Amino acid sequence: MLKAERHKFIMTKLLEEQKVVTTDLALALDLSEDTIRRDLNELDDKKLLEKVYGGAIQFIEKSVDVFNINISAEEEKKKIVKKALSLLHDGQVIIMSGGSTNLVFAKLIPSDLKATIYTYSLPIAMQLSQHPNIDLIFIGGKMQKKAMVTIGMDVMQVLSKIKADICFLGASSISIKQGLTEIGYEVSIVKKAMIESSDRVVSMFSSNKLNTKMPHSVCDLSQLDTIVTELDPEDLSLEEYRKAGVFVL
Amino acid sequence: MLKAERHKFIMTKLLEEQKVVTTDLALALDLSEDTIRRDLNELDDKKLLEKVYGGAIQFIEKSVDVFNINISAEEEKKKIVKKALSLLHDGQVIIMSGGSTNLVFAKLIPSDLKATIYTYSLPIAMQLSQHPNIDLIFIGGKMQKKAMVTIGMDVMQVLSKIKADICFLGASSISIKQGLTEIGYEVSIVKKAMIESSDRVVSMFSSNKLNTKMPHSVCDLSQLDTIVTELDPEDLSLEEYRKAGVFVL
DNA sequence: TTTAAAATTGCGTTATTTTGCATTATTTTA
DNA sequence: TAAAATAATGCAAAATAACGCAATTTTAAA
Repeated sequence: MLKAERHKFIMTKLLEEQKVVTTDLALALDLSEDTIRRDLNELDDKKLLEKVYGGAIQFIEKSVDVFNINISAEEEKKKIVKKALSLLHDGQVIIMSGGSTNLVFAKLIPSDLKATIYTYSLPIAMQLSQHPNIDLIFIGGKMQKKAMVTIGMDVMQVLSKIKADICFLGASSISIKQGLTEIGYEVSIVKKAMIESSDRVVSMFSSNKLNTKMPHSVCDLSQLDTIVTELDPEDLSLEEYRKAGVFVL
Repeated sequence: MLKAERHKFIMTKLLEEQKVVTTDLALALDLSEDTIRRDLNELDDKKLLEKVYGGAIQFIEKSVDVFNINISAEEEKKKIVKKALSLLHDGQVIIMSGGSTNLVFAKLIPSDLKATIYTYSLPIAMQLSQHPNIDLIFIGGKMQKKAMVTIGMDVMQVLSKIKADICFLGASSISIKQGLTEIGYEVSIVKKAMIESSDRVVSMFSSNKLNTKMPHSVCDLSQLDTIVTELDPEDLSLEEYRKAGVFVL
């Protein structure tokens, strides 16, 4: 058995059982404990696991690297955004706002899609800069550093001049009465402009955003063409939205 | 048996069994282990498999984490940029171009500095978005995805309208005769504009950039106010630059 | 077709990696 | 605090790999 195989075996077992025990592995693989320890040390060095007394446990990342954007519930978000991939077509002009759901979406855009994407979000732009066939345009302006998006006059001006086929709009909060709402005034203004510049507006978010509201209005439901959540479109909690004329994907 | 056939055989076996062992292959194909090793090395070079001690395993594409920017020789670069920190003062308006040396610089900007920074580089902006007291303005435009910077008319227009106290300009190549030069035409144009918009121009780079040149001119030495390398300012290889009137830090 | 250059292959030699064991240190447990 | 379990270290044997070289085959050019 090759060492590389062993490492794979160890990692698989670790994933299945959340931990591995040195003596068990030695027995299972018919090797000395020394060898297992050396393996665990190597994997630890590579930050693939964390060696502890008696074995190893799963690695938990704890770096505070700016560039290391932590997406909570990434798997659920993947489920959501995959539904929206069908809305993408070659030749489209697309506007993307920020937010972690949109970031997951950006990751999953097929590498053969040829389109033009405007964005004002640094992480989204970073992600899309890896895409081989996207024409990427960053909407410059003053940075709202916390959200890592641009805001202000310059942004508005660029948006006023473009016409996109579709806009993927991140959502902080959505409710039947208030529609889309935002916590920050400036971002709400910019999102308004994004909607104005797009033929079609799609918003993707987890169902826990449903029926919540924030201080600043972005638009009401009638201005949204499509919403996407992890729920089945027929789900009861979405019924009111469907009745309001929003297409639920 | 042709080499190409052998390679196909190896790849097929690898696909079937998830691994191949050098000695087994040598036996099966009736060839020396040396030849098999050479085959495996070639296939490894082509990224068709991953050679390991004793054989080879399937190639797993390491998910290129966009957000994980690898800075080569980071320690050396830290040494360089620390010298330039003394050029920073509260209230300055600063332009920063891209490049890994500038990125290291951005990381080390003291957290109590109050200044306004314009940049056209995504990684630099990501880094500076963590800074509590910097007013950050991103210069938008079409993305040059490889360098993760914006280029084109929009960038030029923004630059034409601002006046900065100091510009930190990354350098691809520098020589006595040609001055600063760039590999890409568009970036060279933008850098020209950055220089125009700044009272003072500082360039930081490793000494291995000295006396090299690229196709597109940015400026000649007379337009640079200060250069910073890891070398002692009195170093002989910098003498010509000092004579040309550049301040060497 | 002939000839020179380039690529391929195996062998001997040397270098590197892997592994288990003995020994010594460290951590855990009772 | 002592005993037991686990780890680290140095070492040597075995396996594997790399290197230089020469013989052979293939390819390309004349």
